[in-house]
Amino acid sequence: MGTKDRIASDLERSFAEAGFAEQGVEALRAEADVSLRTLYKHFPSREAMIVGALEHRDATYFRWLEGGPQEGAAHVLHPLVRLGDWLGEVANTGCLFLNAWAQYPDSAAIEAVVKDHKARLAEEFRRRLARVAPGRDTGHLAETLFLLHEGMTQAARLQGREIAYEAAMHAARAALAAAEID
Amino acid sequence: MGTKDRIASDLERSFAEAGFAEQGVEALRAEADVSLRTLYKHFPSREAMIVGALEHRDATYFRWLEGGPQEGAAHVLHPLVRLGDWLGEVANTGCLFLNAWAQYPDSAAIEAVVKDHKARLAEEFRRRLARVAPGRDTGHLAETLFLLHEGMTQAARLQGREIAYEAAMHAARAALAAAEID
DNA sequence: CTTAAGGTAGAGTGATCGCTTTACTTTTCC
DNA sequence: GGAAAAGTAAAGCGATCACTCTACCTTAAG
Repeated sequence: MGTKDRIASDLERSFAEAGFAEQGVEALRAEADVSLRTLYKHFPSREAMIVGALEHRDATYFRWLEGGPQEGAAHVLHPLVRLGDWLGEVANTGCLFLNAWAQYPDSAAIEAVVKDHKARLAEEFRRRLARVAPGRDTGHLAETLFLLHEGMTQAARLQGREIAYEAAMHAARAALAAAEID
Repeated sequence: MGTKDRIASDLERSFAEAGFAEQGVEALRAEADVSLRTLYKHFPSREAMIVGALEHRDATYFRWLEGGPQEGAAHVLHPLVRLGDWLGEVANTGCLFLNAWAQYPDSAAIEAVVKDHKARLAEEFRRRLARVAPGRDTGHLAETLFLLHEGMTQAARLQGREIAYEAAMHAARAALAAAEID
């Protein structure tokens, strides 16, 4: 259904720009430009609206990571490079998923969509490392790169995007070099 | 004043255990075991209670980082080691400061105390590096270590404390080795 | 003894907010 | 053409919540 997806897109943008707390259902309704009844038809609770926005962001972000170099260290580093681009385009409010989870620590639905997204992100690094260094045990390296991804996201709002990007890339290259992946 | 500080300590614990959103003023009052009137005398708004709790946590955490090896790479890595210990002791709900900021993105007072805390943390790494490698430009390394600190905090709740700790230490050692600091 | 500072208990208030409901209109599609 | 599906507008409801206010008690200095 196209309508639901378009609303989800509006909700994602709305939450990303204004945060979760400062945003009542009436404000979300206005942003999506639908009636309250229609909004609740597609998302039967405020919690469902948040989950819908996160699911939409999940799809958006993985599409954002597609493409790039297919070999060598650059293939492995590509998601970090793209995160750097991403942080340059959006308002710098940290990670939408972690912010949502911080706000609703008791919601099983939100926790599930957050953990699922992050698990798939970690898997993305594992897959890229397996392609570049087949047959080697790169599990710990994948965890390191995932940690750098999370660190860059948080550091960007604290130290600025440029500094965070350089710091993460520096650490990532050092870790790959130590494992003799180039 | 001792009373205010004792209440701040209770507030910190309360927010750390139950999060910010799920915690009404009445619950905070009960946790601090004072009357509502007294609570509001010391912290004239809910926002002030959060700021008070964060200031208390700031002091607690920097005290936690004291001591440890005074030379070599171990001196620089010490805050990361202590963060690993910390994450083993507290309920794993991410960073109290960033959670508070996520919840009140429009509060200048909260933003200030969060940024101040993080700036001092970055400064801590700069100071330690300056001690171990005097005269050298270690600014980018300090940023990298700060980023690993933030990354470990977030990764711990997503991948587990052990994995996050190993990943961060692995990256930190690789970065220090690349700069020939041992 | 008095008095003032600072504590307790807890009811009350005004505003907000998530969500429902009523009444009506538009669109889709056989 | 007509019925069903899906949309709009907006008032209203019930609950929650931050915060205030009333009334009373305890303690310790002068």
